[in-house]
Amino acid sequence: MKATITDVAEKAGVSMKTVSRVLNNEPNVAEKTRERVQAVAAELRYSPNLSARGLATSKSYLIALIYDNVSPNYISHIQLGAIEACREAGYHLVVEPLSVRANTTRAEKDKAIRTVLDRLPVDGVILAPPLVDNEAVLKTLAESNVKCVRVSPKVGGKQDFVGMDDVTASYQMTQHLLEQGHRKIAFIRGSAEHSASALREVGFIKAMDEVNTRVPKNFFVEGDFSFASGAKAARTLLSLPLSERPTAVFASNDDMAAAVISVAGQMGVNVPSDLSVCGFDDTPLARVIWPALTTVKQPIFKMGYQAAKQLVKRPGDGDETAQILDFEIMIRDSVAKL
Amino acid sequence: MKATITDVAEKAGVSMKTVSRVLNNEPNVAEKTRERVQAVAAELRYSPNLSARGLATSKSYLIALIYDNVSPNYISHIQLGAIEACREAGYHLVVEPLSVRANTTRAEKDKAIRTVLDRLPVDGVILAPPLVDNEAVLKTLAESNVKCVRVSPKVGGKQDFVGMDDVTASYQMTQHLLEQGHRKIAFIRGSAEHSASALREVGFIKAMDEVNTRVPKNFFVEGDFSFASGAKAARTLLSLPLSERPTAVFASNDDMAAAVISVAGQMGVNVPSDLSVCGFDDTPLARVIWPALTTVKQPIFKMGYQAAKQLVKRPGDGDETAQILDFEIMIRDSVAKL
DNA sequence: TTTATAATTGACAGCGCTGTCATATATATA
DNA sequence: TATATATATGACAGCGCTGTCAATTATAAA
Repeated sequence: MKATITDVAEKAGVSMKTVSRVLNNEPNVAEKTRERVQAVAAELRYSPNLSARGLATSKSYLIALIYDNVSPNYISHIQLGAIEACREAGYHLVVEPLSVRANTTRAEKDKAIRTVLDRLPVDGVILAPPLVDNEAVLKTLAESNVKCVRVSPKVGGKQDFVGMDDVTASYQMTQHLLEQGHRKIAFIRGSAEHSASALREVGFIKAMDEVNTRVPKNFFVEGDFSFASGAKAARTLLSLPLSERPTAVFASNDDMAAAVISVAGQMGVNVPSDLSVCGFDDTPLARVIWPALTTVKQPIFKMGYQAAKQLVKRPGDGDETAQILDFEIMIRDSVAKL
Repeated sequence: MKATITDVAEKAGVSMKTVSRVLNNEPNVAEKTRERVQAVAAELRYSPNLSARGLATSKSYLIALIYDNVSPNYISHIQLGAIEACREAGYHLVVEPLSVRANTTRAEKDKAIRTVLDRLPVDGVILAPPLVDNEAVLKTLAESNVKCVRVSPKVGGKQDFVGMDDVTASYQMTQHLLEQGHRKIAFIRGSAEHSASALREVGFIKAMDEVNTRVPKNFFVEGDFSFASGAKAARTLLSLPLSERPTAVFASNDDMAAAVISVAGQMGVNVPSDLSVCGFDDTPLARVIWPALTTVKQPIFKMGYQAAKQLVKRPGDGDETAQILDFEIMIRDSVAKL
């Protein structure tokens, strides 16, 4: 049978309450008592029952990760990071995708989020993009007043968030292209739903402006972060007469960049000698394709970690409400000197 | 404030217990009463507090997904499937990767699993490969006697599991290669840690035996499911004198298959005209590379769904202990007729 | 109609923990 | 030494729910 706090108390010759104090690192326990209780607890392999504790404290020691429609890779790293922080604080992570299947309706999503909030007294919610900028979700969340940390939101707002500087990252990536001598650079946009899309475009434009290079309108191509949209964009760009074609393509994420490389291959355009390509995210895909993709490495794991950390920390552990984490430009083989 | 069961009881003019009966679909409630209670509950947007319920029933309405080192894509689909089943039954899924970071030690893993089992009175555990064949984990799990469903385990054993027929899938995939006229087929093995690796090899050998084709020893190349290992294997194979080279490569998973295609590209070997390649898993990668990969589609989502379903079902809902789900051979562009 | 039986409902304890507040003990101050 | 103050500990209630069992009401059988 599982040991209870009473078992520990009896065996250690103290009251339940004292055991409770030791377990929760509360002050006002004699050092000797503390040690004895800890020893007994270890011996009995005691660990508190979360339900009971939750009922008493109206907490649950549970953090929810709410997401929707993000790439498995992205979310799994957020998740891993979040779990690490949870573990350190004795919390657990429950995952709550709003769309379980592709055709999830709006109503189902609403219900899903409400259920999470109503049933589990989760102690905090991590909201992943693009949900992070979804007004309806934000509103529901605000009403329920659970603590919430957003990952890569559009605006800082007054809510907590973790993120990275998409503008600067994109700016630096573009600079790299410029340094390699490229001037005819096309940009494949991301999904409008993701706020990062716009930011990445801003960084690109900023860098191009700085070298006084006008980017023709048809060098901005719509995309939605999917491989298919990247392929379509690539076909559009590579169908241009040779003289009007870009020498480099900056895709807003890796999937689209991979698509560009793939389409280029099919059309007999060599990457990187005939066309340089770069992406954004540094998903595993980036190293898996050939040539390996030059891209921006997002601190995804860390974002998850910090987000959860912020939720589980006891009040007074310090409380920055915004955290901008570092990115890194990963230079690999898909960009060549012109 | 959140409504409690008492609120509902008062407003409906019945006792708490009756409300409880309605909520749990227990028998012996008058139809009129049931409807009235349901109406009030809906009106008050009442939903039970999981901690309280958990304390009273010593259940938690939580299912744990325990995994380790699997590809994000694989695990995220298991996860999605499991969540769908959990939702249908009012459960939630907590995810517990044993290795949060790459360098997690054995001791940390042990501790992680023990913590999950001790603290959360999870009502069930879904075990993903390769953990599913890990004796230590299995032992810990057995000691704690939580219900456990394994995904793709080596042996059926007497424990519940869901899986697919790797042997037959691999056999059929090989047959496809044979039908295209290939006889010189190399096989890249998966990680020995995964029981599926051996099964896939068995299927391959079986198909080759049936057409009385001896596979030279050096056509079996070690791999560990990673892209890098696939690339290494590919270089080995493609360094063979032209006459001794395989005309097709069957890689035990998509990552390695992608690596073969990538290396072939670098070495000027055209896929599929000079070399046919096929994989296993049907990860998104399969459609993302060029040429699109011919591979075996695993019913991953469904495995997760069925695994969770088995855990949350009330006793008597029927209880198959083993479920073999269907796979599908996805014929795309990486295999050509010889 | 009366009695036996089934269906429906409720009172109450208690799941394992923590918060509150009272008590006991140690230490510092006068 | 007596008194004030800080430190350490425990008794007890109660978090919101469900299980048990007794009480009530409806229904069937005699």
